[in-house]
Amino acid sequence: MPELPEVETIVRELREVAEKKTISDSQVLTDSVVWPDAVSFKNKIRGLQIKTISRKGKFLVLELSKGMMLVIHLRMTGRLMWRLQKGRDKYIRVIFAFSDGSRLIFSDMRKFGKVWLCSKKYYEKITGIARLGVEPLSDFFGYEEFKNVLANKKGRIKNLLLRQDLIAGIGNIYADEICHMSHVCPTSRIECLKDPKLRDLYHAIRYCLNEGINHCGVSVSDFVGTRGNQGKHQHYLKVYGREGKRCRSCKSLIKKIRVAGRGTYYCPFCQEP
DNA sequence: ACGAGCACCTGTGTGC
DNA sequence: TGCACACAGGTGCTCG
Repeated sequence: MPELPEVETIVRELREVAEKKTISDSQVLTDSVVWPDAVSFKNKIRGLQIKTISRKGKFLVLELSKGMMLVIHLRMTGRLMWRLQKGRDKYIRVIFAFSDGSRLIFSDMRKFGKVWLCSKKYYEKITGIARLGVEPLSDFFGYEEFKNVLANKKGRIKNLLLRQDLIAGIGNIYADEICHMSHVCPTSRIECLKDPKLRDLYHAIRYCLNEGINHCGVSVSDFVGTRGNQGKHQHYLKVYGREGKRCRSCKSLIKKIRVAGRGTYYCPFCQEP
C-alpha cells in the first residue's frame, strides 16, 4: 500500500529513467483505470514528452509537453514497472511505450488505481487533488502550521492523520508508526492533546516519513520499486504488523485493534491513553 | 462535524 | 478437498 514515502521512492526512480522521454504510444488493457476514456487517452498522449516528475500527497504527477498532465494514483495494489515482473502480467492495465524503445507498465491487481490524462487546468480539479492538505515534508510545514491545520478539529488522532484534506500522504502504516513514536494512543482525541505531546506528534510525522523515504519505503504486501526492488523500511517498523510481538522500547506485547475501520497496532504501555 | 458503513476489487488465510 | 468468509486498506460516497 503505497503511502508518501513509497510514492516518493517511485518518483526518484522514475526521474532517473523516464524524465525527458517521449511517449510514442500507449496501450490500455483495462479501460476503467484511465480517465478520460481509453480512446482519447491513447490519442492524446501520443507524442508527448515527460518534462518533470513529482508527487503530491500519494499522487504521482508527470508534467507533459503541450500543457498536459499525467496523474497516477496507485491506491493499494498499483505498481509502476520499468520491466515486467514475474507473475504480474495478469494485472497489466496500461503500457506506455517510449520513442527509445523502453516502456513503463502500470499494473494493478485490484483495479483501484487510476491514471488521468488531462490539461493543467483540469488537473487542479481532479477529485482528491483539489482538496489535498499540506505537504508534511515541505519547508513551509512548521509546528505553527501544524497547529493551524488541527485548530478546531475534533476526533481520534488516527482518523485525523489519515485525512488527506488535512495532511497529504499519511496512510495506515505510517499513522500507526507516528502514534507510537510520539507516545500517543491512536484512539486519543486530538482536542485533548496539549503542547508538549502535540509537538512530539509533529516531529514524529516528519521523522517517520523521512525514515520511510531513506529506506526506500515499506514492502509488506504489494509495494516494490519500479525495478521490482523491495523497500527496507518494513525491518524498522515499531508497531505495524507486529501484533503479539514485544515492543522494541518497553517489551510489552503489541496489540491490534480497529480504528477508522483499519487494523491498528499500538503498544498499550508506551501509548497509554 | 464526525463516525460508521458501504462500494470498488482480488488474493490469501482460516475454519468447518 | 471444497466452500464460505474475514481480511488486507485508499478513497469517495451516503446516512444518521
